[in-house]
Amino acid sequence: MRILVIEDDHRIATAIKKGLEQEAFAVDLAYDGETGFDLAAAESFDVIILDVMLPKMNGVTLCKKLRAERIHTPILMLTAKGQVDDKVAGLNSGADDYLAKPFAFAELLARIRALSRRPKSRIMETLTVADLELNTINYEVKRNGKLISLSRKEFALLEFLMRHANTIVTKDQIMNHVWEYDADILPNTVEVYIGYLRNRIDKPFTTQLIHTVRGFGYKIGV
Amino acid sequence: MRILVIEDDHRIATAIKKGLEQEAFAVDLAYDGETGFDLAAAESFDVIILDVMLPKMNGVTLCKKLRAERIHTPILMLTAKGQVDDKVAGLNSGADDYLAKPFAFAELLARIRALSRRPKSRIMETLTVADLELNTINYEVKRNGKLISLSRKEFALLEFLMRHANTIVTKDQIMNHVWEYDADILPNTVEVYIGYLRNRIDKPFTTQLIHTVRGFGYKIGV
DNA sequence: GCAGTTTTTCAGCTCATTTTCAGCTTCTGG
DNA sequence: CCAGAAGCTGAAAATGAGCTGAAAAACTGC
Repeated sequence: MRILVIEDDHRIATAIKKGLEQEAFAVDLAYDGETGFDLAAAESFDVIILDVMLPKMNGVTLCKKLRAERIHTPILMLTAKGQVDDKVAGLNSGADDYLAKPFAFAELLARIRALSRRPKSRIMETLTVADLELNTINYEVKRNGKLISLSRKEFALLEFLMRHANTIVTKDQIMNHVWEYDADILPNTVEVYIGYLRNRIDKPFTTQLIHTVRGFGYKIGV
Repeated sequence: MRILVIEDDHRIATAIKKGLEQEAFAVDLAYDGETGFDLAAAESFDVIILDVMLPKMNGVTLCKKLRAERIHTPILMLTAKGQVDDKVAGLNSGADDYLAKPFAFAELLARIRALSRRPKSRIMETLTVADLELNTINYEVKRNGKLISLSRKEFALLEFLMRHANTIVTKDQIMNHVWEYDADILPNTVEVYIGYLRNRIDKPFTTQLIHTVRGFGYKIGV
């Protein structure tokens, strides 16, 4: 059972490593994002523990890059306390779970066990909401078995909504997470894209899945 | 299928490992001659990829020592470009094949395939998609029984696409796997090559097999 | 060193996607 | 039931992804 810890605070990294080794895990360390990425891409680990704040490449980017390379090792992301956005960004970027600092070691252990139990961690490969499914590997979207072709942004938006199924996401969250970091977008753009998605995945069917929650945001679900 | 890579340049070693693992090989790494020798002697690998220039013990010596120990694992030796002497020394020392750096990943794969073919070949030797077949041994491509001649890169690209038939591969993936690891290529080069392939394997026939998935990548399939 | 081939770049083009805009509809609170 | 906010939508404008013919560069074999 091999675990990669990517964390720039040596004190924390060492503590995690020691603790895990006492539990008979084999632990490798990386102190910055680039090294971490290289290791994660090269070696086969069973779980990756990833700090969000990292020199050279931050955790979210790293995570996205790994998933883009089709590397699906389960990732447990560490975030600074209370930064809810980090959680959302983390999960959105393809992490499987997250843990806020400071955490109890027992908690960390529990999460790792939970993650490593998943078989080949095909987790997050296809998202499903009712009869709508989205495959993040093949970039395929189907509703009721019918293939629906989406543009890149449409796909990204739908993926974001589906990763937060049955939860309201605000327009701001969407703008921050579906669009690039430095994109300068009007809120109306999101509205337009919601419209596009509706045309494709709701209009042709009887049940509507995309709901507007006036004043708050959008939600996907039955 | 286990492969041992003995190479001191971490960048190259990592790239090889990553690539091979995507092809479902189990890969171990050693960064110097002594470690490499110990691993090769202790474990049973199906193929060893061995750099000539290595710290602690060079590839030729390592190779000789292994053969002296009656270990006959097929060895593919990597040499710096143009060093003909290396080639001679390598083959002389008991290596089974050699490959000059920098190499395209597809080429490496082909050599490995050739080396491991002997006892029980487990890599598919000919790939098939609809009426299109590609033979990785004699480098023949046929569509509907008609022989089609391709250049080296065209072949490598087609092979990559066919290994991922019915799956979208991104332009980045193509650039990383079909071109040499230090190649500095524009994305447009890929587009041009897709065009070449289309001219040869799609244009003359009725069904198109190579599909562009705008915004995502390319896919081969019916 | 030369001729042919392959690989890579370049520039222009097309068309899909992305973004903005303006006018419209719907909802909410007073 | 009205005014203003929030959201929707059709269409125009801006952008960008991908294709292609052709030239330049790099290789190959003689």
